[in-house]
Amino acid sequence: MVADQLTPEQADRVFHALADRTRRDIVRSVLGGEASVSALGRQYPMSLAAVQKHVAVLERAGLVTKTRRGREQIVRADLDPLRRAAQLFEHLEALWRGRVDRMGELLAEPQKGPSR
Amino acid sequence: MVADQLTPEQADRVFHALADRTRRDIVRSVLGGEASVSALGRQYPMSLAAVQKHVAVLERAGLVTKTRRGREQIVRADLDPLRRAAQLFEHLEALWRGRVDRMGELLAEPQKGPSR
DNA sequence: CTAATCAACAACCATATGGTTGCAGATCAG
DNA sequence: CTGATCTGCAACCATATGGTTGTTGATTAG
Repeated sequence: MVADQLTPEQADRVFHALADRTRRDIVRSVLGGEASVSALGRQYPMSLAAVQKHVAVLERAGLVTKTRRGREQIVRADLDPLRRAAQLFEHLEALWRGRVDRMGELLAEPQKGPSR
Repeated sequence: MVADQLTPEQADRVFHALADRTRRDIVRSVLGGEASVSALGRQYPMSLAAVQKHVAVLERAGLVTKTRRGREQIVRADLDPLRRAAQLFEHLEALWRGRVDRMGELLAEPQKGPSR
């Protein structure tokens, strides 16, 4: 399909990256439209170097990519890791419902319609 | 509405709690069925005190609750924060699609004054 | 050419994190 | 009662994190 599951290491990085308010806000910003590092830097009450570090954390997590354009670095969001993280939540929900063990059966027995 | 949105502080705690492999595994364990702290402690190659700390982190994030039963503390999962976190991902998806429009105000985490 | 802008990098600092060990308090078994 | 078990708490340690300032290197403007 669109994306594989996150490896544990990727999950570590993605969740860590999202565990900071400034970084979540940066992700929202660039999801709404790309932005340069310096433009992001102007949005937050901290030094540019601090914002650079936040962007680097997001980059390591695969949540954003940087592209050079002249003397600017343009930051863009990548939805894939977010989607994979969301899948992890779905997996947990399935676990909670006790469905996980049957998921294999669902795939193995497509003719039978397990009710509910 | 089943659940309110996570506050920024709650989001910090939830994502931080999930940014550790052992803690994600503990959540999976207790989603599959409750467990005592000592039973969890036996599952991981670290001291019981370390596992206690992990459980405490999950508890602060609201992801699990502890109930006393005799001399044991039973750990159970709470799905609500997980669902709210999943909603945050849906919000990001919506943002990406440019659908947000005014919804943004409802969900925005005020970091600083309305820039621009 | 010169000056200003954008960005990376390094060094530094305070605090948080994830682990340890050891001790103390309940609770249960015999 | 005695002892083993389950848990919490405190002290301690190494490393990571999130911030700072300062310096350097490209790139663009005048």
